[in-house]
Amino acid sequence: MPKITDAQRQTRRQQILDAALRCFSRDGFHATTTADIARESGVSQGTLYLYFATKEDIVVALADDRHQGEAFLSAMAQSEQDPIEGLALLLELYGASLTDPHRMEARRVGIQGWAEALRNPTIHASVTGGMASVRQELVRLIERGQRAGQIRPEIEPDAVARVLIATFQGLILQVSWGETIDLAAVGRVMRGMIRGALFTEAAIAAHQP
Amino acid sequence: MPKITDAQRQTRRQQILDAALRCFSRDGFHATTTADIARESGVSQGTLYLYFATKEDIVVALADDRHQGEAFLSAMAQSEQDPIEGLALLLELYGASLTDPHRMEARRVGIQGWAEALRNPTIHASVTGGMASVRQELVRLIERGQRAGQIRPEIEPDAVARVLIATFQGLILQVSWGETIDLAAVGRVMRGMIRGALFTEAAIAAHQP
Amino acid sequence: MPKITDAQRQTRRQQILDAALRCFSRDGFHATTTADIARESGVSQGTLYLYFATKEDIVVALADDRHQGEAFLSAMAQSEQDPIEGLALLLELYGASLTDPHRMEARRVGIQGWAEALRNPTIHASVTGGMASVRQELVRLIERGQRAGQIRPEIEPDAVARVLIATFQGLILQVSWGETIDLAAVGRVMRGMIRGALFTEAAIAAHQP
Amino acid sequence: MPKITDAQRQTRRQQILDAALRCFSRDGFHATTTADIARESGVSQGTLYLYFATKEDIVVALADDRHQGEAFLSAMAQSEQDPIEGLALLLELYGASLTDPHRMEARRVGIQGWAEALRNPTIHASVTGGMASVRQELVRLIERGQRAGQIRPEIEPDAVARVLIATFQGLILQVSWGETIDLAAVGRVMRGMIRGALFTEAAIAAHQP
DNA sequence: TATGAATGAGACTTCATTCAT
DNA sequence: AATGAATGAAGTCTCATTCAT
Repeated sequence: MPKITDAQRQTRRQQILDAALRCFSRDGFHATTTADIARESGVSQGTLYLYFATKEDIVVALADDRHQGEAFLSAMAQSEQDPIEGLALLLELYGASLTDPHRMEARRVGIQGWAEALRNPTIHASVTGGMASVRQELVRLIERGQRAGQIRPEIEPDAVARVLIATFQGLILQVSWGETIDLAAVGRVMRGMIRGALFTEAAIAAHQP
Repeated sequence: MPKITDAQRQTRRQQILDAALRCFSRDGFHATTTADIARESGVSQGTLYLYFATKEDIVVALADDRHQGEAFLSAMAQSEQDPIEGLALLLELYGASLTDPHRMEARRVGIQGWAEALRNPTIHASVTGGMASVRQELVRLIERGQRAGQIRPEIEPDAVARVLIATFQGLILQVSWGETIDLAAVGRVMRGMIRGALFTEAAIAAHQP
Repeated sequence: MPKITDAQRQTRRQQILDAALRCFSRDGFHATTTADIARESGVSQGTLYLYFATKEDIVVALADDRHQGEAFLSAMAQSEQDPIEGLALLLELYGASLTDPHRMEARRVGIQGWAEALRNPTIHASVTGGMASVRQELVRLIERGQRAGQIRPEIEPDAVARVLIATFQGLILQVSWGETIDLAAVGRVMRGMIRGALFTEAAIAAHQP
Repeated sequence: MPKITDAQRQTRRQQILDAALRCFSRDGFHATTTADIARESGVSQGTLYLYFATKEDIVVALADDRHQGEAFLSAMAQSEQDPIEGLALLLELYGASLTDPHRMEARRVGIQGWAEALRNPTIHASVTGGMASVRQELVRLIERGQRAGQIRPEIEPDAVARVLIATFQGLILQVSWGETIDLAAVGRVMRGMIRGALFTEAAIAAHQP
């Protein structure tokens, strides 16, 4: 029975997605042909269509790749102890991921997904859905901070979350365009902003030393 | 061969660019055909090629449209008096432009330009060039604030400028995706961050009442 | 203004249809490629699509070609004088068209249309519509003959019309398959059947000499 | 390698042919894929090719299915007694088969075979061969009638046979297109034509009461 | 200058057939 | 014998660009 196992099937599928990611990162969604993806993944064009119904399905599958924010989500969820530590961790993780060469292709493809999301409902849902998860987690973190007296009570958690996410989105753009950025300095600025805008005097004093 | 005046030529050209902007905003660069642009602009397909050498030239011409940041640049340049007022003005102007319905198409096309800039050198130059102008103006503003003792001396102006720009870029994305954003709250958060991270005690005190 | 006139457009369209007819007759609808039609008609593949939206549209346009029964219809309609002459004329016209080499391609394509009509609603409508016109004309002819006392009153005009049409359809099949048919003898048989089954004694007597 | 018996092999083969008939009747030869046939017959695509070398072979095998005219042939051959009875039987059998719902699929596929016969030599041979058998049998019947003085001597048997077959072919078309036909009336017309054109006065008198 | 018909390269997708298991 | 995953050739259609008028 030459029926392949589910594992084999998943491997094959991932092999195609990996190849597509490389192609899309290099040439863009629209300039990448199905022939390109086939060649890059080492399968025939026909095989592509055993795993994905259309080229757009490949695009959507990549956009939908939830690995994007997963690391942050779990990291943030686990930083139960201290909201302030959580925010620091977030900055650290995101800052690192911003320059991780292994994620460069994902970043470039992600940016194209942002443009596609303006028109493609599936990609829109995926992009905004992913963003909503991260935002929700951030909001929880901030609210915990407020309950603990570490974050100022007048702060609006959702707006803060949106601003933080927006900043990271813009930084991903700038990094992906090859801008020379002093990310350490950017980190200092962001930490300064967070501390200055969000933290209570007590929290600052506590974390000062 | 009836020769037209330069003014007529410019009008025609702009008419095509306006039509292209509408098409690109609605359907995206790649799904928009030259036939679409011709139809939308009311000229023939052949005429398109009297004004632009290729379809890509139209894309580039739109991306290159310096109207983007012009308003800010001049506004900021003119706010010589008080850097703190200048930053406030910036937030106000940008905040307003974020939701200005007349600029919706420009925002949507701009986002696509961000994706194209990853690959197209001309568009890349245009996008990063425009960003550099704004950044430079911001840096000047901050440095003036530092010299005036309004902005903390340890602040790194370039990093701050990048962060502010990044935040606006991300907000443009979120707004364009149709997210429901409390922009007033976002404005409060951003003002809080700027005040908390940048301003000296003296400046805060001076602007308090 | 290089906009072509309607006449030029019709000529071009017909040129494509003629080429398609040759291709379809030779290779069948399904084995004929759009490249074949383009080559045969001397235009580019792209041009094909300026005149027809899809390949199927070409098939439908050919099937819909009302020239099929037109000659008969007008001939029969004009044979006002004598129904019996009208039937004789019908046999003659149809008999001649059965072997007309110029109509061979049309016959072969028509047969394919009969098969397509089983599934394609547009072609079905065209085929059965054309058949209905001829049947209606035949029915009128027979009814006139009945009123004139030339055709037996108990005859059912619609059934006769269907039988006559069916016979011609079958003969078109046999001729198109290259069967060696003594069409003169077939004509005699059909005339005999019509006379024997339809005509009154009086009519036979009147036409005998 | 488990060897199967010939009976099993034949069963399997027929199972595939039955499935193919359903598919072809529903979708046509060309729109039916080998995957469709495999699915419909419940075997794998690979297995198809253990029983038929190509898809066309399946088409040919169906066209070649001699069940088509078998019933008539044997019925006619057995009506040794009376040619006039034989013709009546023919009309009855064919008339019944025209509307037999169990044979609808066969009729629809048969019509497609008629179109294919224009091009495919094997199918052509099968179609014209089957027709020739029926024609031959009809000719024999008529000649017997002539020898018995029941059918007019001047009648040309081959032409009559062709006309009768042609009429049935045309009726199969009309029925398969879903035309609303008064088949009883059609039967009366055909019997009238046969009687009026073929039968001698004596035969008519003998069968009158 | 302006037009729009014409071009043809190339994209996506299907499907008959093969072959390792 | 049977399976079904893999293949790749080929088909339909699109669209940026050209050019005769």
